[in-house]
Amino acid sequence: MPDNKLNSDTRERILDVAERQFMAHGYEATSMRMITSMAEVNLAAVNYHFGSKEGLLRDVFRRRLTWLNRERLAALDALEQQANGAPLKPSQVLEAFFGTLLRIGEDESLGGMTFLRLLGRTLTDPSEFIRTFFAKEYAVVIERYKLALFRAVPDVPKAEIVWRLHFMLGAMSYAIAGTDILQVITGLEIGDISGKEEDGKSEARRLSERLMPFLLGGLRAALPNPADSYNQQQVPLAKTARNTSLEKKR
Amino acid sequence: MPDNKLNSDTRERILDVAERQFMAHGYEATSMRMITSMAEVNLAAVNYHFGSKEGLLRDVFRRRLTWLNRERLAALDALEQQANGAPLKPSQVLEAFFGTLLRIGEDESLGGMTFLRLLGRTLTDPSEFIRTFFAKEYAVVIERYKLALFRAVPDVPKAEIVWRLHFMLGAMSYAIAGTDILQVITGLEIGDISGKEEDGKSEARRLSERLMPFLLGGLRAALPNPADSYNQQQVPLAKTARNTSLEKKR
DNA sequence: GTCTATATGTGGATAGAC
DNA sequence: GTCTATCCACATATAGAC
Repeated sequence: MPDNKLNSDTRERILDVAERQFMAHGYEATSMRMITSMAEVNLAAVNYHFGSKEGLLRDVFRRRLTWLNRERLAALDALEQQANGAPLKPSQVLEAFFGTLLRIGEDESLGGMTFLRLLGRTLTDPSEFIRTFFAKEYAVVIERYKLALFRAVPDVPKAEIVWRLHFMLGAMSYAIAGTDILQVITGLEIGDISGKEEDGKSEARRLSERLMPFLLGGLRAALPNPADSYNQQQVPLAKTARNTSLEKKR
Repeated sequence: MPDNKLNSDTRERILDVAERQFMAHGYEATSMRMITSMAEVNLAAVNYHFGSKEGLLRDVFRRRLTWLNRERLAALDALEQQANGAPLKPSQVLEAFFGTLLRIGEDESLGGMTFLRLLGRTLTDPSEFIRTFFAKEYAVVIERYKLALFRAVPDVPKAEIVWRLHFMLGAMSYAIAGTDILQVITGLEIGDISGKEEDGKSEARRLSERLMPFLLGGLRAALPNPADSYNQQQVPLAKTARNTSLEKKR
């Protein structure tokens, strides 16, 4: 008895609304009643279709990650086949990995920016369930890209590359998850970091144009000199810093 | 009638436990009963001391951010005074900003890695309350560092620097918040990414040694060439990617 | 400042008719 | 597959004695 994905209308509607609500308020702060009322389905429908709230979250992600995993592997396959045994360029590997992800942001049928933000935010969620879920979902793809990066950047030690892959994932996820948040923090408008499409470029594309050079620069950066670790000889710290304009009351 | 910070034992105990629990389970998933029972204080004590659960979270952060903001500004002050009007080096600015943050991770009395993880995770929290709180707390410091970076990296356009500051914050926060998570995702041990102090280096220091070169490389990276944005000519995508080893069932 | 007791709401989940 | 009605655990918050 194979899983007959019936794709009933209500099932998809629930997934769509859940995706948006989980993104907007987070998993814990989103109640099933919020979801079912906005999706205009009965409360019991969620448990019928997904078994539980966790099951719903799981399927919200699976719906998108299946495509993403397949596409990422295919992109790497295509590049390696075309390279004919030669190592890929670092930029190619990053394009395959991050460019594929960002294509989701340009295509509503793949989840759009809603899903990208949800993904970025959920990756740091501390819950055991979510953590192990992502570990399983990502394992195969990450492993292949790691190997590709080892070959693409042979002059950087492997351990260092793994760290940097880690950093790159962070910069990316955070940049996506935090657009609305960090635009406040950084204070600038950056030519409107949020939703609109101006000069014909989608938000995802504008982000990518900025992010890719940054990631490439970080990936290929000069190795750390173990002699000067941080916070030596550089900042003559007053042990008790004097007051600055900050120290506001309350 | 000035705010008499009485620093009663219970108040501090509540803050300590709350900090740890919010980090471990997230704000929404942490109940006040979890906190009060672990802190061995009465349930009503939280509302007495902090007014509400939101008030508790606010004070958990304020306790640490006051120090961090002051120290970050002082570090920049010291550097600029010593530079005597000349622009700082990019590495100096990053050291002052990120090095100061990472010093928290080495000092339990400043919150240690527990607070760093909490901070990294909370920065992407979608809740309105948290977002505006951080925006206010960070505004002054970010503004000053932005200006310092403009001067330190004059050949990169200001808008681009703001983006990259954004990316750097992300790489940093994520690297901290996700150690336990992303160590699974990246699959490698990286010489034990988690808690222990080996070869005499704290987790924060080991992280810093890897992160700083990455950030510097990204900050100073060559400008994007508008001609070749991502995903052009590079990957000959099969529209429907063929199956790979992934397509697992269920 | 600390406690007990409780008000009042909301959460996820399910039983069982249709 | 969909609905109503309901169970019941647990949430935050407060009133008021000590």
